[in-house]
Amino acid sequence: MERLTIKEALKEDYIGQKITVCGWIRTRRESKGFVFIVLSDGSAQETMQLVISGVLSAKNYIHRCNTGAAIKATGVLRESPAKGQQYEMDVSDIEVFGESDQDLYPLQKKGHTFEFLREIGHLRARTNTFGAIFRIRNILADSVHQFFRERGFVWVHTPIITSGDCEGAGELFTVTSLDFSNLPRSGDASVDFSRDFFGRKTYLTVSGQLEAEFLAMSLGKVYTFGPTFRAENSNTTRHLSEFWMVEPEMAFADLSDDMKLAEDFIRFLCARVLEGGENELAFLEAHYKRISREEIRRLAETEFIHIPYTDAIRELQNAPVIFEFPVSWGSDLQSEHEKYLTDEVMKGPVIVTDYPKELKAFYMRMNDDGKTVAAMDVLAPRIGEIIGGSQREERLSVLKDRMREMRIPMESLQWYLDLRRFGSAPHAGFGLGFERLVQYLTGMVNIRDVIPCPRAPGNI
RNA sequence: UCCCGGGUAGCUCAGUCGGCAGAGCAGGUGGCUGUUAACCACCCUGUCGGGGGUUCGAAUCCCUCCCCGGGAGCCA
Repeated sequence: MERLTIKEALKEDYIGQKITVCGWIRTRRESKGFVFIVLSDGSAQETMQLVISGVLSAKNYIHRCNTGAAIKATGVLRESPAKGQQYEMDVSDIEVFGESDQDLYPLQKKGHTFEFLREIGHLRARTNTFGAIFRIRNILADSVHQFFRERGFVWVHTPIITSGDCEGAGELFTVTSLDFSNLPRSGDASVDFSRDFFGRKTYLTVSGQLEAEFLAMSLGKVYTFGPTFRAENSNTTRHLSEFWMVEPEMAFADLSDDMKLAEDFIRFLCARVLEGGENELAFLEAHYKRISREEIRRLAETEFIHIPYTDAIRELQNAPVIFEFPVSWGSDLQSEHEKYLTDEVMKGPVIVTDYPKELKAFYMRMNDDGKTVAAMDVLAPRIGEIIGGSQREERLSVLKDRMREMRIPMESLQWYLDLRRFGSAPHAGFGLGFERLVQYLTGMVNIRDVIPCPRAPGNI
């Protein structure tokens, strides 16, 4: 089908030329001599105004051109004589591919609530807000690969089905092919997973980190970018049951290398989204006023503030505000504490480092003080934690001690310990919740609005 | 999972003390010579979330379940 996308067509080059565009009708306005149609095809934030006048408007098919209908329009592109758009098409021919019953089509010209749009997930991408979000999501996903490719990282594909029941990252979804109406039982009446598909109990992955570690310990610098699953019963604006995570892992790197990578990464993504998503960001900024291009530009240019956990606690204890949860060394930072640090004190992202070992996973490297580990969390304003990372414990005996302390079963992780037995080396990495980043940069309030098909408890 | 707030027309919401089910928008029809969430007139629209109870009478009061939103926890 010979046609231009609206993104391609809205250029000076085509003025005076006869072109064809396809798309879905956003709105139609009629007056006696004219019909105005706003057409969108998803290629850009901009829409094409179609002007139908005179003889053509009398043709009966124009009545089939309702909100939501898919059409092909051919005509001459010209500068618009009216305010509101730079160019418009003087339509000479229209073909209707698919009509849209106005009594049933749920999208109106007027704005809808996000709650309502979530109920019609298959149609919400046709709105200008969701079009903008999903195009920005694409720019960011593309930029993730670009960033790591430019720095010599290997994109590795870690498994989605795992046997790992000891990664300590929350509740897991069980994967099984057992017949639920006839479950095999062991002697004690529990389900006998040795007769399941893989011969043992399996789960959807909660993180590709452990696998990324063995790949980093052979390929040097690697990253994963793929779906991740948590069966936590979390009902918040910043959790999903299925989300995408970016997890770089570097051999011969320590915590400061890790932090530098995380910072460079976020700054790079900000710069790229400003470049490629200018119109989308401008639209979201104008409509929702949650984040500005100026703020993203600042983010792309400024160094993040680093603060050790111990200093952060002191800062919070001296804060001239009353927190609901008390602040004390050894307790985790609550949402309100994180928000105070990012929104009030630093007015931007903050990297908190060196948390008490009790608050963090078994694989994080023990610091010399014996009390804290080489961990770092990147906290973003409004959203909270978007990155969690650490230098990994490379010393076999220290790691084994930690696993015993935290009652991590060692049998199934012998391969992980092997990495410390054979050519162990300092290494570090982090995990970034991709949707949280999209959420932060688009200013969306609810994380369910930055992924096409959000998965959440009781909601599929 | 816990704590709040909600569920009334396709959408957003009002509905007083328990007494006839409402508005704006959308949609339909007509009008209007350039509209921008167009405008003007008329018309159409209901399992008041489900079930049970109190009452002469329930959208309204009580019980219960479901769903949605916000916050918290868990985390990315």
